[in-house]
Amino acid sequence: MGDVKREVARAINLMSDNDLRVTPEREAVLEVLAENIGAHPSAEDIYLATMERHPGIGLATVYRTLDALERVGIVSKLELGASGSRYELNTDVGGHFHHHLICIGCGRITEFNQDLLEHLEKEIEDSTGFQITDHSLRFYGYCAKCREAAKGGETSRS
Amino acid sequence: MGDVKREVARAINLMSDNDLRVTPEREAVLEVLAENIGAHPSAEDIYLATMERHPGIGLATVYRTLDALERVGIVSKLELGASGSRYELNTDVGGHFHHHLICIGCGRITEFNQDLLEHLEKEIEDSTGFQITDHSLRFYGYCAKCREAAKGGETSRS
DNA sequence: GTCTATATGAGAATGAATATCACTTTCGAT
DNA sequence: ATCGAAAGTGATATTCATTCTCATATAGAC
Repeated sequence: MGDVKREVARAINLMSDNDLRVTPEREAVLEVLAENIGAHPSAEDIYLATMERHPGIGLATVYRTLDALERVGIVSKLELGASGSRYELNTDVGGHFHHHLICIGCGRITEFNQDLLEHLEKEIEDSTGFQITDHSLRFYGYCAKCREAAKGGETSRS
Repeated sequence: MGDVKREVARAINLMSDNDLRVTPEREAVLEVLAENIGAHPSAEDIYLATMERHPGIGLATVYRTLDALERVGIVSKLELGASGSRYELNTDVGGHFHHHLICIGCGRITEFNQDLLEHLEKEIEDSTGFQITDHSLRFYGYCAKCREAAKGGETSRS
């Protein structure tokens, strides 16, 4: 789902605009990212998927590509302590104001759209002098599936 | 600032309550944590400071202690992708509803108290079926000091 | 096509965090 | 107070994600 070609073309334009060279390796990575929107793949996941499309690509190149794409805003990196980071293509639609719901049962990551933080950021800047350039809001807990799977246990909790 | 002895005593009680053994090593780590509230030290920082109080302690013990203390809620671990995690004693006062302002200039971490998320959590649980057990809200940007130091550059940004 | 800065692949290196294992200590039961 | 099983410790090896190194290859401006 989603227009893979369109997203890749858009990303390639952004690369040129930012003086990043467009190489076959980077295109392959972009295609993988565009085909996996919402999946939040790890660098390893992306590496393995890119291998099928561009055999011989090195893991280091995947990391370098993701890093370069992140620096110019084409991808977002979601840093999860241990267990490595996850990456996602910043789609045209969708905007940047989504936060993550991270299931501590199965590890699945889903998204939640919300703009509420704008107001809070202004309040923080005024009261602390801290100039905010980015934020990260995550919720940890159990997704519907994992709750289902755990049925039979205690349902209420004080 | 802050009552180190009181915080350590409180933490030790919590340890007993949670079947964690109270060892000299753990007490030393707790003292270091209580003396560094607000400093957000890394495991290495804590290790070095604890060494002065309890020479011979191993780095692994510091990690194990921090991990054990986190599991029972005595300390909070702030995971920062690379550059390792930071730790903080959960003080009696202060509560758990503070978020972090992380300066990408100097790395300093400060706090911001806010309760706004309660309402949002309920909304998410109702609309997605995701049962939230914890959350993490961080703001990245430049602290007042770093902004000061950078004076003279561009002030506005589209 | 030429040229030069940039990208790539392979594998070594890094660094935070964890595992291993023999030894020691805590703390409840006696 | 002492005993003993369970838990904790120190030293160090190990893991694993990520980055670095360096020789080679290629993109893209001219």
